[in-house]
Amino acid sequence: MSVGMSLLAILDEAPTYGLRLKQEFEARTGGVWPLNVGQVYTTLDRLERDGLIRPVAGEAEGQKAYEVTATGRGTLEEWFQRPAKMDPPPRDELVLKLVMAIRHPDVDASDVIQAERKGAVELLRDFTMLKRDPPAETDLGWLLLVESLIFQLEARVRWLDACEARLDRSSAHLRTEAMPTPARSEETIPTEVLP
Amino acid sequence: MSVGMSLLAILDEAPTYGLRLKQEFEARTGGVWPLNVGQVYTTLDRLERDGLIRPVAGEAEGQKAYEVTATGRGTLEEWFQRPAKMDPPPRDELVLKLVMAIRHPDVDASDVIQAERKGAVELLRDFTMLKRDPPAETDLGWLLLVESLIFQLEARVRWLDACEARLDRSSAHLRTEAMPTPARSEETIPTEVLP
DNA sequence: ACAGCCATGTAACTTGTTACATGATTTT
DNA sequence: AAAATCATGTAACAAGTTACATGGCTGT
Repeated sequence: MSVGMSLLAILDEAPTYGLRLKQEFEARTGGVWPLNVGQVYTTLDRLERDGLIRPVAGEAEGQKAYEVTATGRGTLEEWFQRPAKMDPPPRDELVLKLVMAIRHPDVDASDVIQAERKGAVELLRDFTMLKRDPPAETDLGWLLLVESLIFQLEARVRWLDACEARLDRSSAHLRTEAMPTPARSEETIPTEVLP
Repeated sequence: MSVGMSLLAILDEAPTYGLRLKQEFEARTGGVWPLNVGQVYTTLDRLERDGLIRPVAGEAEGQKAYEVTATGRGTLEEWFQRPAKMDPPPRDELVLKLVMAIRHPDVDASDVIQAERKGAVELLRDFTMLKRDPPAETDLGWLLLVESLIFQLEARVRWLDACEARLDRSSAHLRTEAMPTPARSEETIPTEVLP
């Protein structure tokens, strides 16, 4: 319930109403994670239902502000203190795709790897450029967010390369002649992005 | 729709029925991603509703097998060919937590980072041990899956360290005296896990 | 008056997930 | 006969998401 907890965190700084929560959320994530307004209200309903927030009088008419209850503060504190444990770890679509691809007789797993790699490298380029050329207000939170995406994409690309290496090794005994060298050999992913 | 596509991929190799799909799925992911039986049936219903699969006669009584339709094969092919594009990128709970933490006046972002780092390093240790000491049948797909988790967790730890560095730099102008050295300084994350 | 924004909300849908119910067959 | 396993299914809920409806206020 990441969105709910985020809204709870914003409300814990100061009570506000729906639309401003959306704006605050998007400001902090630099517009990378747009939030539908409707979701704000449904999420607020759930938070109120669970006793984490309670409505207060808004500044102006037509504004329905909320404040965090004692229970809500406790839940929020726990969220900040306790690391997100994965048990089981969240299903990764890409990993599932690869696991299925290497078994499927009609699918060339190397093709899947190359397609995914191309997509990941493109995204990596986009976000690296975005970081190097930040739009308008540069924000620490925004920087951390973008760097997180870059780190994750780098890990993804390295994993795809490792997969290919394992596949080559797995099928090595099947070929008697040399295979064509992979098309992406000259392309290199920088290991470190941070200065 | 990762689960749905996975079941579709398994069915595309050979038609089967619900329970065996669950078993196949879990066999390929080595039990790391257990699949609730109920979800198999609801997912099969949705796949049938969308015209991607169609029921066929099962081998025995009480078994309701499915086969992939032409439409389903097309959808599956596209799934394998097209890289997962993120637009917008999926919301990461940890990143949201950090972004909220650095703004919140009552929360020490460093504490959050250290708690998350500890949890991530623990998981990293668990999965590294799991990889080094595989349970029963070692499988290429299982190996790739576990390595993916390791790569992602490594990226997470490195990102958390980068966050702390940025925080230290951000608040450097606020302190006049030296701060206590971080507790985790002797602990080192290996950059490369693969041989 | 009308266009546009501010602000709230609702209905519908998707995927994921759990808990439970049901019947058939097999084992003890 | 009771227990366990195989196999299918349903109900309900959580979280995310979109599209749409509504009403009030503001500026031209």
